Amino acid sequence: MRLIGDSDFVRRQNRGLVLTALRNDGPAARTSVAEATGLSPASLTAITQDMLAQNLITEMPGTSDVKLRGRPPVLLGFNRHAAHACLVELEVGRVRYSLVDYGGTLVDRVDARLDPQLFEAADSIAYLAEGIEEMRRRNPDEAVSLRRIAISVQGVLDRSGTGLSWSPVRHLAGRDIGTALGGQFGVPVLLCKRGRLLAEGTRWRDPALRDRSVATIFIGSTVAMGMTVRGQVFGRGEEGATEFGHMNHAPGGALCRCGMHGCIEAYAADYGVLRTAYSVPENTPPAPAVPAAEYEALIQRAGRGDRAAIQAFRLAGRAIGYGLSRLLSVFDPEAVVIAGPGVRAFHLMEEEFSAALGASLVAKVKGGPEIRMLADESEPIFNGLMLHTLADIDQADFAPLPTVSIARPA
Amino acid sequence: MRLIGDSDFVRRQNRGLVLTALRNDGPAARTSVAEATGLSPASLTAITQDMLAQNLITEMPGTSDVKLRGRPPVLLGFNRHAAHACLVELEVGRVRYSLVDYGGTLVDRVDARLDPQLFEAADSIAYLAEGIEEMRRRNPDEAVSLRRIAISVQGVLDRSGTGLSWSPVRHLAGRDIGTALGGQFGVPVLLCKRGRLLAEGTRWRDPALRDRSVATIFIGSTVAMGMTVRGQVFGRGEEGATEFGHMNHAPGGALCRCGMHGCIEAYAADYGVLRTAYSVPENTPPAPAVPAAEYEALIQRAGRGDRAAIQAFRLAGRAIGYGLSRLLSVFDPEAVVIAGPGVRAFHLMEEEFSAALGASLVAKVKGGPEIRMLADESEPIFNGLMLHTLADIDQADFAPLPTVSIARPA
DNA sequence: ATCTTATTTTTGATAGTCGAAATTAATCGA
DNA sequence: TCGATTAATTTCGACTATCAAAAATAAGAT
Repeated sequence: MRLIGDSDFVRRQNRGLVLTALRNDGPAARTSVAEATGLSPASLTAITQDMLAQNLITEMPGTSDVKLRGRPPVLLGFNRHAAHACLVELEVGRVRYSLVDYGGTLVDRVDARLDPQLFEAADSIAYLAEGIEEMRRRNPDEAVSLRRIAISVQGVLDRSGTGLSWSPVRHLAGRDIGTALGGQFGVPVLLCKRGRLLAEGTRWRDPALRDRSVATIFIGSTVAMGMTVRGQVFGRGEEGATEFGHMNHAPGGALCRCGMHGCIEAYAADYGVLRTAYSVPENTPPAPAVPAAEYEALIQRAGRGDRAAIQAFRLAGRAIGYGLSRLLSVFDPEAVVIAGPGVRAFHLMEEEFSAALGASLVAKVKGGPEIRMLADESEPIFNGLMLHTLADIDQADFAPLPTVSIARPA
Repeated sequence: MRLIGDSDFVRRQNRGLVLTALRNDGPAARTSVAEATGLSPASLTAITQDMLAQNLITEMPGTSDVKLRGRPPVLLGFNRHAAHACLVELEVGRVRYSLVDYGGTLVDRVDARLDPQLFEAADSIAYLAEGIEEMRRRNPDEAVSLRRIAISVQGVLDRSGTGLSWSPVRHLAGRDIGTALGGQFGVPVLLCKRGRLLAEGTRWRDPALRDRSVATIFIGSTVAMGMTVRGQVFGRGEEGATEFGHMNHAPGGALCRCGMHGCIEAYAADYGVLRTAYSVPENTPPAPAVPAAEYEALIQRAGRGDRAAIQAFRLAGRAIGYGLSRLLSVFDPEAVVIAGPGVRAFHLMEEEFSAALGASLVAKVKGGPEIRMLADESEPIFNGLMLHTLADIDQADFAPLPTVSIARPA
């Protein structure tokens, strides 16, 4: 629904624009922000005056490296103490808690293994709450300005977006995680799909892809995808299923971790490739987790010419290629980014992948999207989660602040 | 890219809101529009004053049917003479030109058959230009306020959106239709995909679906789809391929009209069903057009228990079901509307359709979207085209008008 | 004729933007 | 060292939207 244009709206819009510019381009002078946003210098004075008074941003005098003639620019940066967010990355076998400040600096981090059977006995919400509480205990100063809890999850979100309908993490689905944790800690809780965060992270990492339409495909222990439509992450609402990995590839095909048959994942995730390579019957229930070394070893074997290994990766490439071809018939991005451990095996999949793409009318007629590899898989999910959460604080909490209100400094 | 908030922007936004409200709810009093938009009565006075001065809208005194106490409302409606649009529906074998006024009233219409071989010899752009010119000649008064030419097309739009990369209408692709006609007639030309118009028309027809996320699937001489995301038609930009009918269903499968193998259309469009029913080899090039009666006769045959006919519709249901299941793994609408001649055959497809949907993780876990039939196929494409075009004039031409400028009356 | 009621307009305050002019804070050059 | 130059920022006044509240309007009801 479109909003009414009034002074409130104008302020929100323009403050949001300024915060976004600072978020994207790091500390910057008023002039640069004016140029980036299109606002007049006069407006920038007014807007930043408010934000300074509210302690959202700080002037960083003497930090500019340019030494030209004229009055030196005064760089503006986020006030790191203005807010904090607790980020939780929840995966099969692993959970990581990070505390970041409003400037995007990592304050504290705890890594933990996650026993796959744990939630059969233990209460998943209580377990997560304890982890978050631990972060608060360890950082009492920062805890007072906690504004968000954001959790990266795998699986299918429910319609309300506060719980999971299904997840590869066993016994996690079915609980209203968001509402429970939100009530307990008194801050909004964001559940974010890993695939979508990947899209956000990629967009952040590569400025050339900002403002474009991009699909990012993750190949690894799962197959996931996220899309951006002209720079906006697609599927914030309930319409964004983006269960690309569980798109059907072959009716009645190989058994997937999700219990269905023939999903792309069942052929192209690590467990699927290994199952094919070792000639395990394709209806054998998948292993809960595959050690990274084992997947790596299979790539090596294929590199040495092992027929079964090569064939397994070809099948994976075919599954992903047909999946992408089907995606393209509905959504036609300018570029496709491939990320995750699978990138190192992509040369083994490429031939079948391209052949499958070529069987698609859209790819044939339009020439197909540009395919890029994102070898550096370092932390796109963490970065995406952080960026998403901080941007949410920017727009939802700080952009609407009327002039009078003052954010508490730490 | 987000726009700057300034008085210009506010005016555009609120004028757009008012025009949209009038477009959706027909002639309405200032009070009702104020309520519908959320604007204050004072603002409505100001905004409508400008619009009246610009001759965009007119007061329709004495038209209100309510006879309550108090000052009677003055209904506001569009000034029909403020603008006109020439709408062209181009299909295999048929072309129709309609002239509509700003109020959405049909002024004139010409129907013509289209020889499938015509564009092998004749120039397609010149042919269309002649049809449009004819409409102008027949309606000289209206022609002076022509503001748009909008063409409903089938096929794949090129990246610029002004031409087709591929079309089932032979020899239509490859020309820059939009730019050529736009230059010739001096007005913007909109190329609109039929599938997408269907989405727009459906949304307009059923107010309950407005503001929701809906996929509309057309089954008939083609298989097409359009989506709305929270009331917004998806894929205005170059990212919207929506070639649902040419999504691959079975690798290396039946030959499609587009030249590829295994498209959904090749199983579920009228020609595909007929081919299966008559046991024609699935690699036989499809007939250019199927008479409506022939498709209807096949439905009758299946109704009488003819095995081959029943099996053909089952295959079609399976193709559409798997296609939708694949779509759902990327985009999860609240409702799916099925439209077109195929609705009458849907009961024959339903079993396989549902079975295929059930094989999808998202549908299984979330319960699947609500499926509706739109039996009344009367004119959703014409309505969608008209609505889309008039809304475009509203927002692009008339919402931005500054107070001073005056629209010419006819 | 007067009262009541619903719609619409008028009035005055407010909160944003912007352009142009003024101010500020640095380097450059003599 | 001091004025000239330059670029960043602030100040000022005009403008254009909104909104709330009060006033005006146009009917039916009594």
